This record gives sequence, structure tokens and C-alpha cells, in this order.
Amino acid sequence: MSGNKKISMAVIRRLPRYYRYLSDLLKMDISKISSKELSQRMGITASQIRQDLNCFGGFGQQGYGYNVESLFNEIGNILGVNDKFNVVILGAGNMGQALANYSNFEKRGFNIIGIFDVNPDLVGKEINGKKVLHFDEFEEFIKNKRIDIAMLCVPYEKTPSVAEKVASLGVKGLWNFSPMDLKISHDVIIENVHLSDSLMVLGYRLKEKLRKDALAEAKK
Amino acid sequence: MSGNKKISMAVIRRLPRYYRYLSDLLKMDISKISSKELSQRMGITASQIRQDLNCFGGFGQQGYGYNVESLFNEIGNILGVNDKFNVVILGAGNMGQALANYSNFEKRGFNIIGIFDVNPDLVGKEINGKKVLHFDEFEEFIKNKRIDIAMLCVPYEKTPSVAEKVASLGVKGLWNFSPMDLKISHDVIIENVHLSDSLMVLGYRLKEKLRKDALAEAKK
DNA sequence: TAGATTGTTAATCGATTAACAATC
DNA sequence: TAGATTGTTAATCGATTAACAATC
Repeated sequence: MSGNKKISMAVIRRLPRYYRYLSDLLKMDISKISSKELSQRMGITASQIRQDLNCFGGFGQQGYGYNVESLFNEIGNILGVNDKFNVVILGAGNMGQALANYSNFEKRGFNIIGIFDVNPDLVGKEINGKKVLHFDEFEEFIKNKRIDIAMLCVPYEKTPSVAEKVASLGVKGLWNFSPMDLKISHDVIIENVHLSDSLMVLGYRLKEKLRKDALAEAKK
Repeated sequence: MSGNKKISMAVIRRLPRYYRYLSDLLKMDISKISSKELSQRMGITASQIRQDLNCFGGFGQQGYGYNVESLFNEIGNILGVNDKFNVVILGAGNMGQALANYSNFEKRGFNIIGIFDVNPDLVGKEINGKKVLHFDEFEEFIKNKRIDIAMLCVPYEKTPSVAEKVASLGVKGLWNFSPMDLKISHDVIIENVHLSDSLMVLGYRLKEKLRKDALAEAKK
């Protein structure tokens, strides 16, 4: 039973990865997979796969395994791939433009219905078939629409005020690209993409690797 | 003692966040902070902060707390902010250009020394003061240089081969922006930025929030 | 010194892994 | 049916939190 039991973030964050692997299997025309096979491909335990999936339902069949296509669809449904989210991009700089051009997002149910900026060089420009509007028009724009998610690609200093503004206008999900933790007075879901954090972790791990390599080399 | 005990990824991934908060405190001219105060700002426990920091050393002083500037510097050192990493950007599309324009990375010790692409429209173009070179020149380029990190912003299909290629030429760190898990035959550190995974998690969390909100509304 | 807060050990909690009965 | 593999419970492991002695 999928029911009401709380699902941990650890499990939730693994779902897109399962989804990717199942998509790959589908492309390879593999129609059936056991938790053991999948665990070997993904480098995790079969136990974890079965535990994770059973948070949402019994998608497998004893003695057989999992049907790849139906499991793919089930996870897609859980993730809301068929739910159609209305999305706006705020900030049409390089990052905003990069996101506007990712066709993958549309495939996953995220429809970009508006791109906004304040820079007169960008306002009016067409990106991936959509005209950049001035942010002043946003309030009017949102009036007769449901906007689920705002992708925040504005400069660092402007991020808090823009986030607060769109949250006050009813946007419920924020995808934050600025290296800060947003504190918003409204009840919104915030998902962060902290690029500099990620890069610094890479730096740390790399440094450790080089240190260990040098140590191993010296020992020889 | 910082010594040899293995530090968990959970701790490592929190370091950049500590670094950001300490940087903010510095900007606010706050020179001293206790684990308790910091825990309130960050929304974690004071215990966790003390445990995390003591993986690397005793940076505090009993009865006083932590000196913000020195702790900031210590964590910076741990993360390698002063280490100077040589970085190349592979793929000069919107994402590559966005990364090339992030001045923050340079500040954190990541020096972008080359940008490469195969698109003749982009080769020769100047981005943030650096000329885009053709990827064919990369092998020659790397010959007399140490390149620590390659930022992989090439199209999805090209990512595995480009990653393999640069790893074979001695690049030890890969920052992967394609929604896939790279399997590389060389010993490299891979850090992923899986944007679509992050967005799908946002979609899931948003869907759950709306579901719960509707449920609470109905109960009233 | 008295008060405050660390560093660190011990307790708890949650997540992962192992085991196995259920069942296709 | 026999073999395979799930769903699920139990055991283990690791990470977080609590507690407190050390000490500034």
C-alpha cells in the first residue's frame, strides 16, 4: 500500500535515478529486470531497490522481477511526469537561456510558459520560441494562470526579493540557482541547485584523491 | 586531530554551506559565533556543527565559541579555496557560457584556463575574456599544463566519449552536467549536477505539498 | 572564580542491508 | 511442481542528537 507513511528524502532523491536507468533499459529493449540485475547496473543493493519501490507499491512479481515499462511508468507517475507543471524562468541570462533550451524538461512535464528579465537588451528577445517579457509584466501575466514553479536565475543580490515577490503572488515551487538558502515568509517548496557548493565538494574530493595517490606512490 | 579517520560524504557536503554562512557573518561584521547561534541560523543542531567541525580539528575555544574569520579560513583551507585548481570548460553552449561567466568560481580557487567546443560558430568567440578553442586542440593544450577539472557541458550523447577522452589525458576531476552516471575506465572523481533530477524532485515535493494542502482544506 | 561553550563520549534514531517466508 | 524473486520483517550499520566533563 502506498498509503500515508512518510517517505524519506533519501528515497525521493533516488527516484529520478531509477527513472533514468529504466528509461535506458527501455531504449535497450530490455523488458524485464530483477532487483539483483538492476542493483548491479546501479551500484546499489537489491535490498535497497526493493525497499525503495515498496514505499510506493508492489510493482514486481515474485519469481519474475519487474516489468521495465510498467515500472518506468509507475515511477514516472510518482514523480509527476504526466502532471504538467507550469513553469516560468526568471532571469534570461546564460543560465536562464540554458534552461529555456533544455528540451528534456518539457518531456518531463515541465512546460515553460514565460521568461522574464529586466535587462532591455534581453526583453523582447526570442529564446527557444518564447519572447522574453519584462519582469514588471509578471504580476499581470500570473493573474489568469496557475504557475507552479519559478526557476530563479536572477543575480545573487536580487534573488531574495524576487523569490519573495513571486511566492507572494502564489508560485508554490522555487528552483533556486543562487548560492544561498532562501528564507521565504510564504509556504513554498524550495529546491536548490548550489553549483558552487557542488564544485567545492569536487575540489575537496579531488584534493583528497591526489593526497592519497601521492601517499600510495611514496609508499612504493 | 584531523588525522586519517574517514570523513563521511554527509559531512563533506555540509562544508560549503558552513563556508557560506561564515562568509555572511563576516560581511555582517560578526566576529564571534557559538555553535548554538550558528545552529539557529542554519536550522541544524549545535551538536552536529561541533561534530562536523571536530572531524577536521578543534577550531573553537571553550567558553567562547568560534572566531568567525579563523573558522572561515579553516574551512576554506579544508575545501581547498586557496589551492588553485586549473579548470577547462568543455562545451561552450549556454551552460558552458554561464559557467564561464560565474566570477564566483575564480574566487573559490577554480581558474578557468580554457574553453572548448566543436561548433565553428562558437570557436574563436570570446567569453569572459577567453577565446573558445576547438576541441581538436585540447590534446595539444593539455600537454604542457596540469588540468585538474573538466566541466562537461557537451551534449548528452557526446558526454561519455568526451569524459573518457579527457580522463585518458590525465584530467582527474569531472563535473558532469549530463543526466547520466558516467562510467569511466580511469580513476577520476566525478561530481554530478543532475538538473533534471533536481527538478523532478521539486515536482514530486510540490505535488505532495499540493495534495496535503488540498487534504487539509477539505478537512476544514 | 563563575559562566559559558567547546570537544567528545554515549544514546538514539533512521537508513541500509540481510534474511526469509510468501508466491508467482 | 521446482526455481526464482519479490515483499517484508529483523538485524546491522552509520549518522544525528544528547549529555557532560574539560577548559577557556
